[in-house]
Amino acid sequence: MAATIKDVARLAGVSPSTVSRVLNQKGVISDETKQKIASAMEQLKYVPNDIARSFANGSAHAISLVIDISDGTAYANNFFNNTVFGIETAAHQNDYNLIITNGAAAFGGISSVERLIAGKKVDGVVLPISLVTDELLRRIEDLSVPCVILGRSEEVGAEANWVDINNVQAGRRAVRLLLERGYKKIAFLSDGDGEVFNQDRIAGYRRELAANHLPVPNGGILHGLPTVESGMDCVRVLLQDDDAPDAVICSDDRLALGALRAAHQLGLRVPEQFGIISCDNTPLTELAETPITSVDVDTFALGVQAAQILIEQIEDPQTSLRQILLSTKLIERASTMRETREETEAIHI
Amino acid sequence: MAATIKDVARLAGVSPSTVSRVLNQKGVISDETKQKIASAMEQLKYVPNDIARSFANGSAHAISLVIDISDGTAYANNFFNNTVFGIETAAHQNDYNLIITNGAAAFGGISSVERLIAGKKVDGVVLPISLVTDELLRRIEDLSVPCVILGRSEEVGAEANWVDINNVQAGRRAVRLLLERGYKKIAFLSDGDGEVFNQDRIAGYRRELAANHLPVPNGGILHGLPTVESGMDCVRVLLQDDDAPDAVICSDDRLALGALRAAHQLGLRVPEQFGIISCDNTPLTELAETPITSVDVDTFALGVQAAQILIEQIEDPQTSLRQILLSTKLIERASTMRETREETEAIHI
DNA sequence: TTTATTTATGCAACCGTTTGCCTAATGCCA
DNA sequence: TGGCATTAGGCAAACGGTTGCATAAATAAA
Repeated sequence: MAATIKDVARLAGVSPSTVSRVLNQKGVISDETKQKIASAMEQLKYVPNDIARSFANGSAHAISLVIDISDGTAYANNFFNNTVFGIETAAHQNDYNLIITNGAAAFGGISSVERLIAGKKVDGVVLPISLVTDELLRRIEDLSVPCVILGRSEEVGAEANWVDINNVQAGRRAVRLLLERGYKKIAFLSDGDGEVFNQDRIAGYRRELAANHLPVPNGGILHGLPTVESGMDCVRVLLQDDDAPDAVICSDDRLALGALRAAHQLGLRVPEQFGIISCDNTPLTELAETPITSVDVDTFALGVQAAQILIEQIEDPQTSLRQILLSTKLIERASTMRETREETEAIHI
Repeated sequence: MAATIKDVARLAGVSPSTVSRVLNQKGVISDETKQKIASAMEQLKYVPNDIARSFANGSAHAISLVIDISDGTAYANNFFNNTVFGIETAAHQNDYNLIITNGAAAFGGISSVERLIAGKKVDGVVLPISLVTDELLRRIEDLSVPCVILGRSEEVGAEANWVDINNVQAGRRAVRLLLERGYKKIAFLSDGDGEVFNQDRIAGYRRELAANHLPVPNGGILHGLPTVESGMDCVRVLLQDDDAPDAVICSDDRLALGALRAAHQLGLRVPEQFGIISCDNTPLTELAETPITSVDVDTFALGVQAAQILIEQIEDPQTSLRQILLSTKLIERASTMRETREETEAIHI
């Protein structure tokens, strides 16, 4: 049997409360007593029973990350990994454990998340936006544990804690890089429609064009699917035009790969005649036939931030809601690395 | 404040023990009493305090997955995701929670895994082979909680529970497919050296060749790195030979991609003149210029198995150790899909 | 010296469930 | 109708900590 606080107390010749106090650094304890207790703990190889602790002070010192197994995005790329690692790292630093639970699963009448909270096993939850519903948010609120959302939606706005990627900025940066490289007419291929992250990127794209006094090309924003085929189709359509775009920003790596291949098929050289930027920076872009410039997101940091603001809220429920936008980084690769000479020439015409 | 079992008892006019008994389906309780208790629970929206429960019966009903943040493999591909999802799913089905913890992290003197176990927060652990040391295994043994390893090493052998991929079978199957497609001389590109999974694949490769009375080609087993460049280099070397291989099995998707590109550069048509099989089935193979045939592993099932045998051991510590090898599946794509006609021709010569 | 204050520690209740043991009520048989 | 099983449920201790309150010893102030 493992040693308990009482065993330690007995061996050290003090009371359990004293041991507890040195363990938690509460109250004033003489150095001598501390010494005796320390050596007793040492001798008995004492490790506190964290369950008993959680029970006594009513908090599990754990947070939960709810996962969406049905979410193909998380499933297929490594967004999930790094975010989990980030959350775990930050949680650990604050002495919290991380419990993973499936958002879809239910436990008799109530969802497993609610059970986890109501059962006092966790003090807070981080929730991917794909699982957020008003209903769920309200229930969590009722159980009065804090919550932070990964990503955001229009509805959530400033009514919740969230961390998200600054997609507007990403869109602007992509446009800016293409303009710097001398591309004149930039299209945008989106892998979806209504999602906030796509809307944001498109907004950034529009804004940066506007800031440079450039119009959004006619039919320059296409909505496709996250597949190579869709990327090829879109680019074929784009390039039918006489005055076709000479660069494209894709909101998905498969789209971008399709764009690259369609351009090659149509005999365009990338990057010389056609520039491509993608958004997810999976290995697909780095290892494409022509490596593709991509927006990179530090998903580890995303997780760290999420866990940190969650724990802040747990430790001080008065803390006001927080929303955090993470900057992105543009990793330039061959697909946009052309000499800007062409630009100069073009201007001369 | 949340309702406790005492509140329920009071409202139902029974004692807490009776409520506990219906909750745990122990002892004999009349239907009438059950009814009263059920409606009291309903009315009070009672949810058991799982921490108090764990405390009372000395088991957290949780397992831990130890992760290796430094492991580039897990970090970069989606092996990790699916395995976690599988573990979570199986754990949940058995009413266990899943706690993720970083294998490298430490908590004062002891590692976070040990703390989790000694602190009674988990009843068992699943451990990636990359983190396994004799030392760690011994310590876990001392704490007398069961453990299952993801993957295996020579040292571990039959001395522990593990689930692993049947890499020998994968190697054999890859060879068999290539032979069926009429390839005559098959090389093997490994992305490493000593790892058991590479050794196994190579063993399978050798065995299947032997079973077909074929020799391992001279210099037919190359050890490279998990990069596209290394794949290109290896294939260039291989193809210098007059009597060069006409197919290659790669133990990594980047190697395979490199192989594909080198073949193209050297003017070989894939699959007609050169066949390629890879082993990880990441999107890289599916979306390569020529989609690459790949060994697919059901990492979700791997997680499920791991969790299941772990929980078996937890619930019945007498259960003997178990080792499970999971079958792989060969997903055939363009890189090997050639008419076997060529084979016939070749035979006619 | 006496009294007030500070410092260091002990006592015991409490957190919410579980469970071994005991008892009251019911049913059965002789 | 008394005695013995059986059934249904209550009592109270236990799980391992934490913490408010009380107190003894040591020190400072009067």
